[in-house]
Amino acid sequence: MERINFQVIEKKWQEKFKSHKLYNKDPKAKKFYCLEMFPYPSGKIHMGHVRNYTIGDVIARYKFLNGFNVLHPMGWDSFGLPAENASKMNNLHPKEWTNKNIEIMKNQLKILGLSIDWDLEISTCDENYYKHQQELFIDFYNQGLISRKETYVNWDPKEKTVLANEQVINGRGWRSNAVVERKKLSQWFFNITKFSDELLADLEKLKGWPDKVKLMQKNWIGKSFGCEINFELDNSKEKINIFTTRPDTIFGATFICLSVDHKLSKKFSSTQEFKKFKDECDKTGTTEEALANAEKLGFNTKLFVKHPFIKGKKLPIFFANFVLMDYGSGAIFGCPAHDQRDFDFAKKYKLEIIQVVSQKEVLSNLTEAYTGDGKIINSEFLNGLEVMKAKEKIINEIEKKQIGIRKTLYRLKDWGVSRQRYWGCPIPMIYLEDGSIEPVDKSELPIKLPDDIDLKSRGNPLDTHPTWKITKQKSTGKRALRETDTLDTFVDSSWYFLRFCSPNYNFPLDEKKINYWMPVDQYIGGIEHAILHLLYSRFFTKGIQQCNKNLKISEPFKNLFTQGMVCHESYKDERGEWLYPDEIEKVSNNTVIKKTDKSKVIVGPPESMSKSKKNTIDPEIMIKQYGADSVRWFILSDSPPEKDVQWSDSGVVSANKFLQKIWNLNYSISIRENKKSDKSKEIKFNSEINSYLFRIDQTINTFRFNVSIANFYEVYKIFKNYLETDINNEILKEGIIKIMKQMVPFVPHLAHECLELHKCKTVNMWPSIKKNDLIEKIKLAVQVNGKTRDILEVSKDLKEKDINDIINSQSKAKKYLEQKKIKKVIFVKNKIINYIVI
RNA sequence: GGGCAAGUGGCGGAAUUGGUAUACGCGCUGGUCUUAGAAACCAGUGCCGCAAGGCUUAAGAGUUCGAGUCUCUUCUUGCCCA
Repeated sequence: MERINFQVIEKKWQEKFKSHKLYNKDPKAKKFYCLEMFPYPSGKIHMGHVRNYTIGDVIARYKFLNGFNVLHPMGWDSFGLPAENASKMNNLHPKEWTNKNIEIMKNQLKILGLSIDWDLEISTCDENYYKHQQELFIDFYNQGLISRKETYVNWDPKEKTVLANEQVINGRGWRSNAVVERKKLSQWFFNITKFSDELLADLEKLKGWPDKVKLMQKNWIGKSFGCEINFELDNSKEKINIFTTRPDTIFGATFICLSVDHKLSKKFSSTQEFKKFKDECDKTGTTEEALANAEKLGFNTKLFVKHPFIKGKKLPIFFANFVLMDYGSGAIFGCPAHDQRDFDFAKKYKLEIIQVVSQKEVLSNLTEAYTGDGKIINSEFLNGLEVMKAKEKIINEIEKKQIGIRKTLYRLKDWGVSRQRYWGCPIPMIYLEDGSIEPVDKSELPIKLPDDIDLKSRGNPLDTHPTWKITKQKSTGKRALRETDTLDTFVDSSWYFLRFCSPNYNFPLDEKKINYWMPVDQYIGGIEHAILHLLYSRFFTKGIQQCNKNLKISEPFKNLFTQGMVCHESYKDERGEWLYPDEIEKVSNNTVIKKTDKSKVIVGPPESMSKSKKNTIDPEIMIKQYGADSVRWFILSDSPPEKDVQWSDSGVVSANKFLQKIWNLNYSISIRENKKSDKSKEIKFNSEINSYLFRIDQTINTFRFNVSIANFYEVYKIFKNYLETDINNEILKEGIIKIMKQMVPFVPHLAHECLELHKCKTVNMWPSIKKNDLIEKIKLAVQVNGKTRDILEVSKDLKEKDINDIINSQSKAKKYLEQKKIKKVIFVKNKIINYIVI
C-alpha cells in the first residue's frame, strides 16, 4: 500500500497556491465576487471560521474552474472592545495585540489551503483603511445622512463609562457590577431611517437571500401604519400630539402618558418631587424589553386633556418611565384593556379599564390586556367593525375633524454610532468655540489615533488624553476641539466589501473597479449577522450611491448563504468545573472519566463551541494531526452547510482514511498496465462516471456539499470494482482525472497532487459532462395496488408493452397478478408501473 | 404571547421535488490477517418473524393508483420578535 504524507504535500501545494490566483484573463470571462464575512482577530481561528472559509473556498474554486474571473479576498475586522480589555489585562497596546493576532490567524488560514488573494488584505484598524472611512463619514455628513441627537446610553457610574447593551447583565455593569443608569448624551447618528422604505422594498430584489433573513429584516424595519392625534389640554389652548398604531381603541383611552423629556415637563422641572421622579426613571434601562419588564412608574400632573370623541370626558396626564422621547412623539394615550404596559400602569394607579375589542362576548374582568383581533365594542360609531376596518374609519374621522393625520411608522431607529472608546475609528468632526460643529478638512485626514494612551484611567481615553483633542480649524486657524468619540465597529464592516475591489486606491472607492466587481455574488457568514450587519451594509451602499451617482450599486449582496454553527458535547467534572475534550477519556458507551484522577465526568448535549464551556476543538491541532484536507472534508461531509454540524473525532479520522484511499486508488491507476476491454464495458463505466459527475456538479451548485461527498464515496467504490476487471486503463485514468478535478474545491492539496501524478494538463478546467449519456439502464419499480413487489433493471425508455412481457415471464411481481383482474395500469416511463387489481 | 422553521434507524443525515424510504458516513456485530494490539480487508446492521410475509418517516385524519414530500388537527424541538 502506497502511503501519502499529507503534511508534506499540503506544504508543497500551499507554496504553489500563493502565486496562483483565481483570476481568469479571458476578457469574455464573467466575474464572480465570492466573500466570506471577515473575522475579528481574537487570537486564534476557531472551527466556525474553518467551516465558513471552507464553504467559501469550495465556491470560489468551483466558479474559477468553471471559467469565472473570481475575486476572493480576506481582511480583518480589527477595531473593537476586546483589544482594549486585553490591553488592560496584560499591558499590551491594542495595536500590538491586534497585529500579533492577525499574524497568527493569517498563518492558520494559510494552512487551510484557502484560495485567498492576500494581496487584497485589509485591516480596519489600519489608518490606510480608516482614513477613507473618515472621508466617507464627511461625505455622508454633507449629504445630510448624519446628524447629532441626544439619546440615552447605559452608564456605568463606577467605571464612568458607557456600556454596550451586551455589557449590561441583569441591569448591572459586567465589570463593575454597579447598577447601570440611563444617561443622556449627545451622539452621532447615521440617518438610516431616511432609507426605511427603500430598505424594506428592496428586500424584494434579493432573490438569492434566504427568506428567513429577509423576514427578520422586514420585522426589524417594522413598518406599521397609524395616526397622530392632537389632544387638547383642559382649560388651555395647548395640545399634546401623540402617535398610535391603535387609533381603533380610542374609546378605550383612559389616560395619557408622557416621557419625562416631553416639553410639558418644563412646567414641573423645578419641583423637587418631579426631579426625584426623573432620577427614578433614569434607573430604568433603554431597551424595549427593559421597558416592557420594568415596574411601571407614573407622576401625576393633575392636568387633563379632553377626549376627542367623547364629549365632556377628561383623561388624566401622567409622566411615565416606559415612554421614551425617541419613540413616536414621546406621548401615548393609555388604553389599558388592549396594551399590557398600559394595563400594568392602570392597575397600579387604579385607573379605569374599558374593553373596546372583543373576540366573542364582553369579558367583565380582564386579568391581562387583550391584544388580539376581534370586533369593536363600547365605541359608538365604530361598534361592530373588525379592528382593521375600524382603524381605517377612525383615521378618516380624525382627518375630517382635523385633529390629526394618518402616518406610517417604522420600528427602525437611526443608528447611533458614537462610542466612548479608544480602539475605534476617530470621528472626523471638530467643535469650534462659537459652538458650531463641522467636519475636519479632508486634507487633514487621517485623524490618527494617538499611540500614547492610558487605558487604565476612567472615562473616555481620547477625551482624557492631555493634548490629542486640541486642534485648529484649517481655514481660519481658530481654536477647536476634536470629537473624542470613535465609531461603532459596525461602521467598519459596512463597506469593507467595497474597499476589497480596490484596497490600495488613493480614494475610498475606485468607481471602475466597483462597477465591475460589485455586487458580491456570494456572501457567506453566520446567521447571527442576519439583521444588523447586513442592514447597515445595505444602508451604507445606498448612502454611498447617493454621494456618488456614478456608482451603479443599490444592493451589496446578490446571494447570501448563512451557515450553521459547529457544535460539540461539553464535559463537567464532579465539582462542576468545565473540562476540555482532551482532558477526558471515553471508557465505554456510557462512562466517561477524567484523565488525571479517573473521576466521573458528566457529559452535556452538543452545543455551539464556546470558550466558556471549554467544548472547543483547536483547528490547528487537528490540521497538524490529520492535515487540512481531512479537516475540510469532514467539516463539509457531516451535515448540510446551513445546519449545525457536530464535530466528531472519529469523523475526521475516517475522512483522513478515505483520502488516503483516494490516493491509493490514483496511485494504483497510475501504475496499472493497460488492458484491452470490450466497448460495452467501457460505455457502461463511462455512463456511470458521467452520472456522478453530473450529480456532484449539481450538489455543489446547490450548496449540498454533504451530498457531494457521499457521491465521492460511492464513485470510489465503482473505481475499486472496475480496477479488478480487465477494463482499459486509459478509460479508468480519464475517469479518475475528471473526478479528481471535481475534488479540487473540497481537498485542493490532495486533488492537485493526484492530477500531477497523472500529468494532467487541463488542471484548471472543470470536466465536461455529457447530459445525454447519463443512464443506459434504469431501475423500474413494479407495484401492485400501490405496493412495490419488484424492481426491474431494464433499458432506458422501454415501452409499457415490453415491460408487461418481462413481468409476465420473470418478475417476482407475477404471483400477485395471477388470477386477478387488472382494472387499471399506471405507467410512468423510467419510473414505475402500477397494476390496480381486484 | 406572536412569527418562522423543523421532526426519517443507536447517531449525523440522503431521497432526482408526488413514483424503489433509510443512499453515504459514524457506531455496533461477526470474520480474515497478527504472538497480541493497531491498521487493512470481507460480511452483516430500521422493527417484528424460523420463514413466507407484515410493519415503519413525531401522532392522527384527508386528497391520490401511489404521500417522508401536498392539506387539516394535535404534540415536540429550535430560532427570531416581544
